[in-house]
Amino acid sequence: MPHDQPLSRIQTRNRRVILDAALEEFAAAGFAGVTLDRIAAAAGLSKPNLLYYFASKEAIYTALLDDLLDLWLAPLRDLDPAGDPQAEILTYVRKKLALSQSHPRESRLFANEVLQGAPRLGPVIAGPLAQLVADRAALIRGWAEAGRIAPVDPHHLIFSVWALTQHYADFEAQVRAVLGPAHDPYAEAGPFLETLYRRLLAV
Amino acid sequence: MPHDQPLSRIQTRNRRVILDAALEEFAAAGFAGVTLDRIAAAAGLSKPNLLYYFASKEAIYTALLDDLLDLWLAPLRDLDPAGDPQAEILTYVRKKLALSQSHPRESRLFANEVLQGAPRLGPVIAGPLAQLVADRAALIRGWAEAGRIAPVDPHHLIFSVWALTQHYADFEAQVRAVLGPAHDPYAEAGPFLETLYRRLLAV
DNA sequence: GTCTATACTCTGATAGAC
DNA sequence: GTCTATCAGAGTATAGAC
Repeated sequence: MPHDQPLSRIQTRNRRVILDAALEEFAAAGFAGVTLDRIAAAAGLSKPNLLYYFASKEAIYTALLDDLLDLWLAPLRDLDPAGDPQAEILTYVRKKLALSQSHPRESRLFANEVLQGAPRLGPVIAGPLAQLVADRAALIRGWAEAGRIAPVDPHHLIFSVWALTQHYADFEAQVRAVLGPAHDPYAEAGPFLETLYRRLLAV
Repeated sequence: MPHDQPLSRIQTRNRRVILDAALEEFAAAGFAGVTLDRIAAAAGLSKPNLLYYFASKEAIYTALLDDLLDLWLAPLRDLDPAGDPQAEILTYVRKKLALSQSHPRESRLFANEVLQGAPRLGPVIAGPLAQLVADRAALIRGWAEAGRIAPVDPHHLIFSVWALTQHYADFEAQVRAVLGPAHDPYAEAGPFLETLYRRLLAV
């Protein structure tokens, strides 16, 4: 796409189709494990046509990452300083788990990127993401110091929410294989995590 | 290596050097992201020589995976039915976290594999691994029913240990970027996880 | 056991017709 | 905007000398 004009309807639609197909592929195989042929086939376009919409494979990948962060951090951003601390954190956990269930491909894309040292997302993580976490950690620390939740390391509390919720998307293959087909991972994870954080934070 | 003879000293050594170099590369870039050239360079061998020791890139990768599982599951296997339930689980968490710290490459290799749907490890996960988890879950359930730990879903308790400990290896790039250079992730994670599981399991 | 040279395939990207 | 044809480079693996 050589020009910077506003996108036509067909352009918007094709870009969306390409990104959706690419998300599927990149999440399943990582950046290097995906070929333009596969993305093109999944999107129902020819390879040169794909490259008419995005300059390169890299450009498709970074477009996906760019779209990801806002969605990914929204639940943490939503923590309300004026709300009830325990309820706020439980709501955060619930939203984050729901995000794993509704957007597992995004979760795996993100996991792939960080696992490989965040070569493309590094600056964003060290910048805006770290900034948001610092801000929210301060909020949580305040709640703990006021005795409204049990004392807890706020940074590692946030890490625990990421780890526990994203695990169900990122390690889905393992979770399902271990639990067997009779279990519904997310239906069980909800109550488990609710119990865990209630007991962790109870004053 | 065409023959099935016992390995000479030099063969044993070169196989080890190759596997060590390959672990580094595969953990960092995933199966598809690694070239034989990179592994050969890291191992200090020529590419054809590499292929003298392993039939293919695939063979190197699966050799690594084969070596992985015993190490990975040892702490869970160590759970002692005769021990104190809370102490046993806390010891498990401690060992698993220590494993993340001492073997982050193995953790990331495993994460990469499962993230991509466990194409090669699938049968092992659905078989021996699931069997071990079922066994240990029964043990933990017994402890809970006897009132020796608080009521908790044993499968998801085990998942939580995996998620919380492996997170520090798999998402190390993010953890370090968020905490900044002044923090020591593992030194902080130990007490945090200890507190978390004490509160979760206290009767 | 180890190397140089090379065969062959796949893949990202471009040219140019329509 | 989309396609066919194609190039250049990278990558796995093998042949064969030493």
